[in-house]
Amino acid sequence: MASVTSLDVARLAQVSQSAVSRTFTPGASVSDATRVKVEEAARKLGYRPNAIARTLITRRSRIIGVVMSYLENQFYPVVLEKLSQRLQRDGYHVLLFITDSRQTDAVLAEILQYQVDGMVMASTSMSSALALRCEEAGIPVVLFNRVSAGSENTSSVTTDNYQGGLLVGQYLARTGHRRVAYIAGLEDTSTNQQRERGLRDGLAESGQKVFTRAVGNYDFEDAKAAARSLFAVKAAQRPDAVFVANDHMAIAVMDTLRIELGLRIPQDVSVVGFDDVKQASWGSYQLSSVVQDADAMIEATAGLLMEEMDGANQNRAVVLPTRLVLRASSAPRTPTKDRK
Amino acid sequence: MASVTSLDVARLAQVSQSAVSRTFTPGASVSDATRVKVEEAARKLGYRPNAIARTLITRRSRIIGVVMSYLENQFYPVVLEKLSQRLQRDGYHVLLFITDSRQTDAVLAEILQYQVDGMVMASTSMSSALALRCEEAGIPVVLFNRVSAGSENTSSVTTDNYQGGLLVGQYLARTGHRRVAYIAGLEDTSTNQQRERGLRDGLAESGQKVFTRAVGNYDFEDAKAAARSLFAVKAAQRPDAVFVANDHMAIAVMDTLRIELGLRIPQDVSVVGFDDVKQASWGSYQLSSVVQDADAMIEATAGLLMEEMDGANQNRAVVLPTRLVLRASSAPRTPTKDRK
DNA sequence: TTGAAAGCGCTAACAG
DNA sequence: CTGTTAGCGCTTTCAA
Repeated sequence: MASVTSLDVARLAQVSQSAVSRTFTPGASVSDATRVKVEEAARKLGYRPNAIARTLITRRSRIIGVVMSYLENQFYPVVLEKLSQRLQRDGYHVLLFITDSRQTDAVLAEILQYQVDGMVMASTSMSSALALRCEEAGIPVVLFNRVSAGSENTSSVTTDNYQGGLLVGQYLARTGHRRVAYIAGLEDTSTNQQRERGLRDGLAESGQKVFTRAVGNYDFEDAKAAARSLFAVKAAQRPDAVFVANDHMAIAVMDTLRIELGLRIPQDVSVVGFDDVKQASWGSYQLSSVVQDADAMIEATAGLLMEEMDGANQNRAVVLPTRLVLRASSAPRTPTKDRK
Repeated sequence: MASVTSLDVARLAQVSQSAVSRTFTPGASVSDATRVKVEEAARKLGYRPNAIARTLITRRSRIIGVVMSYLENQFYPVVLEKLSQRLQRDGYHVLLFITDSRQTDAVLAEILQYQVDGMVMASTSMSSALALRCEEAGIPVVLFNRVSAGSENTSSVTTDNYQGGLLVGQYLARTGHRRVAYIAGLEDTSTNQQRERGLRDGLAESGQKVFTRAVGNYDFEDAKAAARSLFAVKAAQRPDAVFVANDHMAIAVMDTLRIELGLRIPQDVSVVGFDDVKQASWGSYQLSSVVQDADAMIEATAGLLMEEMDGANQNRAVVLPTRLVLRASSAPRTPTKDRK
């Protein structure tokens, strides 16, 4: 309980408090003699430097605020895990905020009080205005998997969502699908908008349009409802493929199609998702999906953050390339009556 | 950027610094007049109290350190999300540490430097010695979903793992299974040991023993290998049921049984898991599982933590009751005809 | 290389 | 209710 201070150590080691500070400061100049004395005294007393006091004077907390909105979609836990480890490697720590869109304002105020050195915002539902306010406060912000709607002066790291959608549209058209449906995520997110736009353009290259469309809001249950609304129609009206805005929803869709509606995948309908989460490769789903390279995204995020914390004020938008992974949930339509 | 201080606000509002402090301290006595003046000045300057400086003097950071080992098992992200929200509700924040067992020592040192008010350890692979060191440092610790191996002077919150295993053993025996296998998690964890002991005792009530056993280490791939080793034998040697130490592995096992080994679930083999994660109820799995009530666990954890932070030093072990949820992955054996 | 002294921004007595 | 005064534990000039 005792809360041993650097002064206690100094006294025991018979040196000044500064000497103690220096031995615990990586690049400081201390003679080996004093360093040894200090280290021994510190060990003896069980001394641990107080990071809070250090922060107060150095004005660097080595804390990064991370804001996320929901961890149910497996993509985000993985990101959080990797991000945390990546930042730990550089001596930073993660102050975590889970929030739905309603509380963001209050949350942000709190996060700022902790003098975070930087922030990562992976919350899809967070208003861009907030990112701005952080920048105003002089705190580097990196938007993860989303871009700033209002202005372009916040750094961001995203997968090329447009390209991902495009690849899906091209692929589905090329493989003979003629009634391609889309199940959207949250309508007001950049990810959803770009994925859909990509799909549309990809299909357009073959003169097709999106056949039908429903909204799943990146939510499991909403996605099921969307699947029902799209597929509970007579066979001729039924899509022969569906691109779902993320894997989390795509899995809900697959379950609904197979179990509730008795459809076979891919024979009756091809399903393609986005993210390539672990579960997409699970045996029961084998979901074709657009890959988001979480490692690369994390690396870019950490890199941007470090640069900005070093003073570089370059607000860059990193857009990572992507690719389509094909699995058993999608297959070419039998070419008999289609051009091929 | 400017870092507005309470002194700046005080000057603008023409009051003392203490007045500013008091208006930002919930239960302090300030007249409405000064409060208004201060609030206006604060707003004008964009002032935010510095939580770090406050921590230094109040010696309460309102930060809780949360240590987890891996978020791949969906149970943990959900816990993290709920825990974070629960603590936020009481004005606490989560400093997150993801760690594998090797780095725990270093990690712990860092966490302590941040003067956390308390800690939650949900890392299954963390040595109990570390929890002890925190207690020594006077920091309340609650072990989540694990118990202290060495000593009993650390609080913990667990599901009744023994009871869970017992229920499964009784159920499988009662429903006519005669060759019940077990796939273990990490052998040295309390969760695994108690679940297995429960299973054994539950089967013993009907004069049965565990038929075969393999180790999955709570790992997806290891679980697949375990399933292969247990089931790639001739039919007469094959288990007619398998209890898997958690759902994360159980899903891997189901995929392996069905796809690699061509077995039908539950006709050829019943599968039961533990945790009742979201995915257990997914249509493709319909996994029978022992429920861990995450909400109750979180509530108990937060409760213990708050009590201990208020000075109560009662090291209690909360053990929550559990129940078995039956889904389509398990079914009674029909005594005569269904022996493939 | 070392120590003395001066704060970082805030809160907590203590008078008034 | 309000202001004054002293620090919280640390780092950092600045001399020595």
